[in-house]
Formats: sequence, C-alpha cells, structure tokens
Amino acid sequence: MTQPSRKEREYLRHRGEVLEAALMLFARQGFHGTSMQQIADAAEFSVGTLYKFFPHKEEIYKTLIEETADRFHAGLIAALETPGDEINKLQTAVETKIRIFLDNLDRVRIYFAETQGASLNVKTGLDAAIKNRYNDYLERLSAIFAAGIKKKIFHKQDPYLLALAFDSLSMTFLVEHMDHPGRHPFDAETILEIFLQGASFKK
Amino acid sequence: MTQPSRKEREYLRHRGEVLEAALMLFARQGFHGTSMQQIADAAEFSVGTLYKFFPHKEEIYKTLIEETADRFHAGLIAALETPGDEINKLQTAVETKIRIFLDNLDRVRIYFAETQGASLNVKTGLDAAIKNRYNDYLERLSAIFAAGIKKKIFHKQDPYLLALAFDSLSMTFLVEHMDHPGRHPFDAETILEIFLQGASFKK
DNA sequence: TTAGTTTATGAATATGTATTCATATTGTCA
DNA sequence: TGACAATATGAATACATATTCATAAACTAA
Repeated sequence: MTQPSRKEREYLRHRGEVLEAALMLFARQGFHGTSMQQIADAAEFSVGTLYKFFPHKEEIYKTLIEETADRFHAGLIAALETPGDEINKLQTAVETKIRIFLDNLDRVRIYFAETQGASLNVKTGLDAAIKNRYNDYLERLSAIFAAGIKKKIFHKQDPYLLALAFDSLSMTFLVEHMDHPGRHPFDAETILEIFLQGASFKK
Repeated sequence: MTQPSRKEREYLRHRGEVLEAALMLFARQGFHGTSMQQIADAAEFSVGTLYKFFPHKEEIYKTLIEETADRFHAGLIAALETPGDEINKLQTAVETKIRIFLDNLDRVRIYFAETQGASLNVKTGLDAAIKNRYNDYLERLSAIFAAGIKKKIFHKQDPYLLALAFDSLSMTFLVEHMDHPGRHPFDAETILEIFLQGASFKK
C-alpha cells in the first residue's frame, strides 16, 4: 500500500486528538456523564466535526476500549513469552502489568467501568471482544502454571484458579495504588512474595 | 414507638416490591438502561405511583446500593468476630463471604457496577458511603493480620495489603463462579489454601 | 348508598442531549 | 485574485425518558 497523503495523515491526527480528549472525559465522568459538546470543546472542534470521525458517540467509546484491550493484551502476552522458568515469566508479567497500568491510568479507568460495571457491554457486544482477549491471556497464564505444577514448582491446584489468583492480586494492589498513591507501598517483589509464599508460615 | 398501621405496613410492602423489581432490572440492564416505565411495569404499578415511594429514580438505585452495603458489611463484620485464632477468623470470613455473595447475586451485580464502574458515584456521593463501610471491614481484617503477624502465624508484610489480597482472592473466585458456574470449582478451603500456603513450594 | 377523602393512573410536559444539515469558512488552483 | 470544491460549524431537529398533575378509581364512614 502507498503512503498516506498529507490530508490523510492530518485526518488521522485529528481523529487521535478527539480520542484523547474523549478518553480524559470518559475516565473522569463516565460515558453517560460526558456529552458530545464537552468532547468537542476539549478537542477544539465543533460537534458536527466529531461526526466526520465517528458515526456516533458509542463508537468513540468503543474505539477507546478496543484500543485499550489490544494494547494491554499485546503487552501482557509478550511478557509471558519471556525466556526462563515459570517464576521468571511471572516476575516479568507482574512488572509489565504494573508498568502498563501506571502508564495508562485513564484507559484503566474506562476499561474497568466497561468490564466491571454495566455501562454499555450488553448493548454493544463490546463485552465479548474484551473478554476474549482477557481469556486468551488467562489461558496462557494457566499453561504456565500447568507447566510449573508438572515440574513440582507449584502446588497442585487448578491452574486456571492460580492464574486468576495471580492476576487479580496485582490488579487489586494497583487499584489500591490508584485510589491512594503511596499509602501502602508495594512493588513487583511484594506481589510475587505474597503470591508464591502465601501469608502463613508452614505448619 | 407504636405498631405501624395496616396502611403503613402495606405502604412498606409495596415499596419493597418496587425495590425488588428495580433490583432485577438494574442488575440486568444497569441504571441508564432501565426506565421508570419498566420498573413500574415489573412492579405492577403506574409510573406515577413510583413517585409515592421515591422522589426520583436515583433514589431507588441509591436505596438498593445502601441496603446492599449495609447487609454485606454487617455480615462480614460479624464473621470477623468469630472466636478462635486468626486462621479461624479468616475461615469464617471466607465462608460468610461466599454465602452472602451467592445469596445476593443481583445485589452483587449492582454493587459492582457502582463501585468499579463510574455509574453514578460521582454525582450522588454514594461512593463515599459505600467506601467507608468497605474500609471499615478492611481495617478490621488488617487488625487480624497484624495480630497474626505478631504471633508469628503470618509472614511479615503490610497487614493492609494482606487484607486486600485475602479479600480480593475470594472476590475474584466468586466473580469467576458467577460468570461460569461450575467451570472451575472451588470452596472456602481452596481459597484459604492458596492464600495461606501460596502457589509455590518453599525453596 | 353516597358524599367526601385518599390514592392511583398515565397522558401530557419538561428537559437534556445526540445527531443532522443548511450555511459559513477555508483551501485549492488557474 | 477569484471561482469552485472541500471542509467545518453550531443552531435547529429529533428523540428518549424522567417527572408532573389533572382526572379517575378506590376507599371510608355516616
């Protein structure tokens, strides 16, 4: 395919500016709390112009969510490909998750609103698209746990539950950090320790 | 105070029926996806009559969320009061959480939409009321971990992080169960094992 | 049974905002 | 520079639905 022309590049840049403005607003006010007028003002376009880029409001939101799901999925999958043993892979996975999360706070907010809340998922079928990517990640993580169990690195448990437990632990700490930065400091090692060693001493 | 009259009792019963109908709809369609007309139809009242019980739609939602927060909070706090050592308390806490959760699936759905998503919390200040109760629970749980650490039952870690980790683990498994019942069976013991022993063998 | 009172009803109103489109503005090329 | 095309604008439109309130229905007590 050929180079995009100046005009095309400009169109894409403007479209990106609309997305950025919308992201900020959706993250702070939610989908229903944000009007097209607000997005237009923030992006320094008229409402009419927004419709040059997107057929309707939902499409803006949907685009953001899907971009986000893609970005997160790609990053996490790559992390699991780290060479080394299973513990190594987990370590990279946590570190990556922390980095991606902190670099994309606004995206995390709308992603959560969509996956946990009941904003639009039912209507738009966004749900399925997002969940597929997350399931794919969890399946790969499960495979790592399954391998680790075979090697007697991990206790025998349903690998999927271990994957869920592992992923939710980092998620929880990150959300805590998002709400109260610095109140309960932790790093990748804290998460790994708690997850791998457990809370109690062996009896 | 005196007995409520027949009329008062009937009023309260009808109000309860409205709440029940609204709960079902909000859980399936979210706040914005549910109209007053739908609630009226489901409760077998006219729209006008709904306004005899609640000044506006938000108040119905708010009432449901607050009822839910109270119910969950009371149950969980009571569980932490269990006599016995720290491990005992955790065991009862998980069992209670599982029971409350499974007995109140619709309430769990709207509670999540409200706490995780960005439905109304900003506008109504619901957020603060809910979070206070949850924080209170987490603080009490932290105290248990702090005590357990002093007794050398638990590893030395920020007790609040342990509380978060513990609570989110059961939450995660329950949500998985809600989405795919039976796919990855678990019980209170599974949760305790993973949390207390950790995933890996000691090195 | 009926006059008076209370309560329920749902059509009409009010409001907010997503979307459209006639017009203005900007850009292009001779 | 001016005529034409492409693009941007935002006031007007369309629509959805929360809320109101004049009226109907149900109830109460003499």
